[in-house]
This record gives sequence, structure tokens and C-alpha cells, in this order.
Amino acid sequence: MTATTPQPPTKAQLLELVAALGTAQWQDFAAAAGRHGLTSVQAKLLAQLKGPVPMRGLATLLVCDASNVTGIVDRLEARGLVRREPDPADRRVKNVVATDEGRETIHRVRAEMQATHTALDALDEDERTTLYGLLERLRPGMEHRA
Amino acid sequence: MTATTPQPPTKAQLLELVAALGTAQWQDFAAAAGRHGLTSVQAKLLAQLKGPVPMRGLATLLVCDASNVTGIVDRLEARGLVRREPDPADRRVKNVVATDEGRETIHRVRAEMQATHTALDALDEDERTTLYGLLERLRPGMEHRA
DNA sequence: CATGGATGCTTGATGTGGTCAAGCAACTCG
DNA sequence: CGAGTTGCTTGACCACATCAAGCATCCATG
Repeated sequence: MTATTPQPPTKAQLLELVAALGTAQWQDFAAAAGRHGLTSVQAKLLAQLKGPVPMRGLATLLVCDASNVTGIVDRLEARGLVRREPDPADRRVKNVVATDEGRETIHRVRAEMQATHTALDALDEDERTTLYGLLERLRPGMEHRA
Repeated sequence: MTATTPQPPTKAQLLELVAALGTAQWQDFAAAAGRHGLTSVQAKLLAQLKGPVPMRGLATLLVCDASNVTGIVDRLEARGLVRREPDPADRRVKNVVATDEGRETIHRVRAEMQATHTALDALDEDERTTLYGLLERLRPGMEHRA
């Protein structure tokens, strides 16, 4: 059942498969976030905070309106997972940083994505390298969206 | 450019890459749907309708509450993209079917996912076959989520 | 400088998507 | 027949998405 397949998959099939996987991983992420009382969007925002990020930057990263970020950060801040601090260089800007608890929480969420982790275990190192290489070639084209 | 890479990617890196690709594809899908006046969820529902599907089935497919489906189908029906028809075998059930316009619309949405299509063009047939095989091995583990 | 235009953030209005609890109609099975 | 189950809708409520408006601050140009 290995590659004796003379039939390469349709672009549509491949597309569908990528979509299914993306969805599955997203569900897994959302479920893990939910166990910690976070919505998936809140968790996604938290995941971006490796350092201080201005509100505007978060809007860009999340591909949404800036006014939207205000509310999400409000709720995260209310739970003490995130802090707004003034930017020393520009008083308009508020930089968002994860608190210790915030970092801890998002770390756990990632670790708890069991379905995704066990799925990846199905591949050995060579296969992962191959997959990584192929996926990386797909990425750039996805990004230059208008 | 075959496997002379001695460094296999971390699971975390691979995971992140899959997530990024899934997000990019989703954005592409949402944008295409938006151009036709549909939200991404509406388009996703429409994409499931290859035949008649009961409301309950849609809830399962979309992994959400049945009460949620009511509203989404309401809005699609108001635009004439979808119809509710009674199930001959069970009068409780309402089967949702896409209208001609609905099928046409979702078909166009798929076709307009330019970023995704051009990304896939970066791979030749062999690579697509390889990728498909690898991704398929990932899928089952993603699905048996509780 | 001074002032006009950009930029960063928040607020408010509005629509959609998500949950849950409750309700009704219809099926099923003892 | 009657009790329980299932399928769908409704209503209440919150999160998230957009847009338009507003305010503070920055910046560039005169």
C-alpha cells in the first residue's frame, strides 16, 4: 500500500485534506484552551506574546480590526494572564505582555493538544523532515495575500 | 535538495507550520467567501451539502450545537442558497439541500482561493503525492478526539 | 514653533457565531 | 397506550467581528 500509486492526488483532494487537518488541529487547540477557561481566540492571542506587542501589532497578527483586540485583551487582563504597559517611546502605544500565569497557561494548552501530538508521532524523523520541507514550500505563497 | 538535512524539525516547529498553513488557507477561504457576501461559517456549511443533510448532521459535521445550525441555515435560506425540505421517512427531520445558486456560489468560492491554489502549484506531481501520503497518515490520529 | 494630517487605542452600535436550557413535535419501544 | 428519546426551534447570554467616531499623541512641513 506504499507508493505504487500512479495517480497523483487532485489539487482539490490535497486542498481538502489540508483543510481537514487544519480544522482538526484547531478543534484540538480550542478544546485544550477551553479546559483552561479560554476561548480559542484568546489562546491564539496569548500564543503570540513572546515579548511585548503593541495592540496594533496584535491586530495585524490576528488579521482583525484593532477595536476587536481591545476586548480580547480586556478579558485576558481581567484574568491576570496579560498586562498592558505603556510604551516608553510612544505614549499612544500600549504594549501587551503575558504575565507569568499567562505564559504558564498557554504552555499548558500547547502541551495538552494530545490529538495533534499523537498524530505527529505517526511519522518518523525522516518523514517529518520531508513533510516540513514540503510544507515550507507551500507557505510563502499563502502569505502574500492582498 | 533531498534529505541531506541532518536536523529533523522539532515537533513544535512542525506543529507551528501546520497551524500557520491552516490559518492561511482559512483566511483565503474566508476572504473568498466574503467576496460573495458569505461568512466563513456559512460557506463551510454550504461546502458540506453534496446531498441532503439533516440539521443534526450539519451540527455534527461543523462540531457545534444544533441550535447554532438553525440560525446559519436561516440566513443561507434567506439568501436562497439553501432549502429546507421535509424528510419523507421522519417528519421531525428537515433536510438541508443547496439550491443551484448555492452550489454555484460555493463552487466559485473554492475556485477563488487563489493564494491556496498558487501555493499548491509550487509542488510537482511527485511531491504532491508524497505530501498527500504523509498528511493522510496524520489524519486518523486527529479524528478520534473525544 | 505651530498646525494639519497620520497613527494608536477605545467606545458604541450592530450582526453573526457559540453555548445552554426549555419547549414542542414526532418517532420508538415496552 | 404511554414513557422516554430524538430533531428542531426559541430565547437568553456572551464572545468576536466589523464599522464609524472620538481622543490623545506623534510627526512633518511651513
